[in-house]
Amino acid sequence: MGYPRRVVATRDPWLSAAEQMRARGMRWTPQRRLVIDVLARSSGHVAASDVIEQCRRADPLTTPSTVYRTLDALETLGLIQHGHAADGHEEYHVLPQSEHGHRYCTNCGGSWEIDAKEAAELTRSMRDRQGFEVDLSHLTIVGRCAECA
Amino acid sequence: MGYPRRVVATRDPWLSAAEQMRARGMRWTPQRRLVIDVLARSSGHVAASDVIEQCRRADPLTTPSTVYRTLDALETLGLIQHGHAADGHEEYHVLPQSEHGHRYCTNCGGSWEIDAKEAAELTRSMRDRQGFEVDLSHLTIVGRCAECA
DNA sequence: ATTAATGCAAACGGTTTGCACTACT
DNA sequence: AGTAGTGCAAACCGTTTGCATTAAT
Repeated sequence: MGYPRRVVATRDPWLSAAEQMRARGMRWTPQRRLVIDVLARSSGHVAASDVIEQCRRADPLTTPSTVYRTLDALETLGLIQHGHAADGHEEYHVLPQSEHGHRYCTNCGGSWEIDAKEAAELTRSMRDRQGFEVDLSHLTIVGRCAECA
Repeated sequence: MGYPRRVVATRDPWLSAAEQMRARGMRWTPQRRLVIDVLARSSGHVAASDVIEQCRRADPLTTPSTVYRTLDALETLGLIQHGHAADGHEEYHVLPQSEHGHRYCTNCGGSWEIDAKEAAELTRSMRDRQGFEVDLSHLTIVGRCAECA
C-alpha cells in the first residue's frame, strides 16, 4: 500500500562479508560467494555435509576442502560458529548475533533455536544452585517436540 | 549380531553382567570382564578412547574392535548408553539407572551429572512453553563451573 | 608481481567390518 | 562340537593437510 515500508537499517552481514574479508587481506572468490549464498539461505544451522551438497548443486565442481576452509574463514570472521550435532558431526551455526542454543526432536528431526529469554530459567537456576555459568551457544536439548510427543 | 533388546538393569548390574550375558547365549570372556572392570571403576561417563586406553593398561594386547563390540553388547543389555561428547566423539554413560544429563566445564574439563530433580525447572518450562518433552539422558550443558567462573 | 585460495590426492583419526581363528559353552 | 567372540587388517567416513597451480589483489 503506497510507499515501501520503512525498514530499520538491518545491516546484512552477508553483504559485508566481502568487505570484511578484503579488509583482512582475504580474497573474495566465487567459491566463497557460493558458500555464503548457501549459508544465507540456510535455516540458521547446517551440517558441513549440507553445505557441501548444496554448493555442489549450484556448482558440481565444488571441493569439500574448499568448503571446509571457507567455513573456517567465516568462523574467524565471526559470521558462523561451529559445534557438533547430536550424531557427532560438524554443524555450523549461522550468524550467532544473539547467542542461542538448539532444541532437536529425535522423532521428526526438527530443530529450533533456544534464545536467552527462553533459557533464562535454566541459566538462572544453574547459576543460583551450582554457580555454573551456562554457555548458551553450546546448549543442546534433545527430546520430542509437541507434535511428535 | 542381533541380540534381543532391552532389559531392566538390576541392583548390582556388574555382578550380574556375566549371568545376563549367559542368559542370552552371549559368552563371558576375559576381554569383556576387563571392559566391565574399567566401566565399573569409571566416574559414570567415559569416552571410548578412555576405555580402550585403560584396558590396554591392564592388558596391552587389547584390541579396539573388541572393546567397541563389547560396549555395543553392554548397550543392548541396557548397562550403558552411548552418546556424543562436546567434541563429537563417542561417549558412554554408565548405568543410566536413573536417567540424567551432564554438565561440562569448558575451562577445567570437569563434568557432573544432572538428575531429574535438578533439571525439573528446565523440563517443566520446555513442556509448558513448547510442548517439548526433554530427553534427560541426552541433555548436555556446557559452560564454566563455579570454581572457574 | 604477490601471495591467498583452490583443487587434487593423500593422510588422518575414530569407528566399523570381513574373515579366519580361538575358546567359551 | 557348535558357535559367539576375538584379533587382525582393511574399509570406512568426515575432516584435514601438503603441495603445485590458479587467480584475486
